[in-house]
Amino acid sequence: MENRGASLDTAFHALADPTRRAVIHRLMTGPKAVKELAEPFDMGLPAFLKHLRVLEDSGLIATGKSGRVRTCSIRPQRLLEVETWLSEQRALWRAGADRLAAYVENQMTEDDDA
Amino acid sequence: MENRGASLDTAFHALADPTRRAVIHRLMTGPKAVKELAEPFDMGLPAFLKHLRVLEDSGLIATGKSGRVRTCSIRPQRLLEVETWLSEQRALWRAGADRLAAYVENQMTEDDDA
DNA sequence: ACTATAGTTTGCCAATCGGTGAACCAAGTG
DNA sequence: CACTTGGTTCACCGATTGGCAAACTATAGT
Repeated sequence: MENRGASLDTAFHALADPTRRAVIHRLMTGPKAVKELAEPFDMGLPAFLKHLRVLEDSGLIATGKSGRVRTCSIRPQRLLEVETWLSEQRALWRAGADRLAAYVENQMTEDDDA
Repeated sequence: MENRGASLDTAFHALADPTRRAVIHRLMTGPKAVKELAEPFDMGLPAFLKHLRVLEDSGLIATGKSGRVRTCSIRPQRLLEVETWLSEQRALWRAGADRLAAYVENQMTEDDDA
């Protein structure tokens, strides 16, 4: 059951890096080989492979080797879990906000500045 | 413009920790003082304050002091930005899946024709 | 004024992170 | 076969993280 917390840990951690988010983004349009994926980034292959490993360990992507080329593809489920957690939290907030709005209507002026 | 990337960095990073996610969760039902927030966690106050600072720097929460008590509240906007990024990615994926489905369907009808 | 409370700062620590270069496979290719 | 290509592993590095204990500040209660 608390598996879920751990997978959120790794998923959020994986997404907390611009390189890895860019990889996710580029994989959304279809699977790609490691070299093709790595090409736009200014770093060596070992560093890039580490990023891929973080992504794979988090369950956000899947990779498989055929011949000497490793192909990476997205795994939408894990991304959905993250989205689900977020929307659950926001639903909770909405409930509270609704309760509050029924009581004090003009408290939200603070929210405007940010 | 690319401020957005940086704020996603810090937001995802902030969420990549169970303690911090729990703080977010508990704040969803309304603002709380630091001590009240810290109470369920098995760590010293300094460590907990570091977590709060990470959350505040990420823009996920806001804190303010009145008297000697610092009160923390949620900031839904940043959370929404994260959700937005995720749903954008998924939309991209959907588009690809739809393209594939259309392609497959097209192939099938062509097979039908032939 | 004294004391308990709520928070803050400082210095320290081990573990993890993001990167490097160099050496090393293993699979295609001429 | 020799050689290139795509990926992998290894040892190392500086910076950041997440925790601690201890000393400190400032408000609130009596």
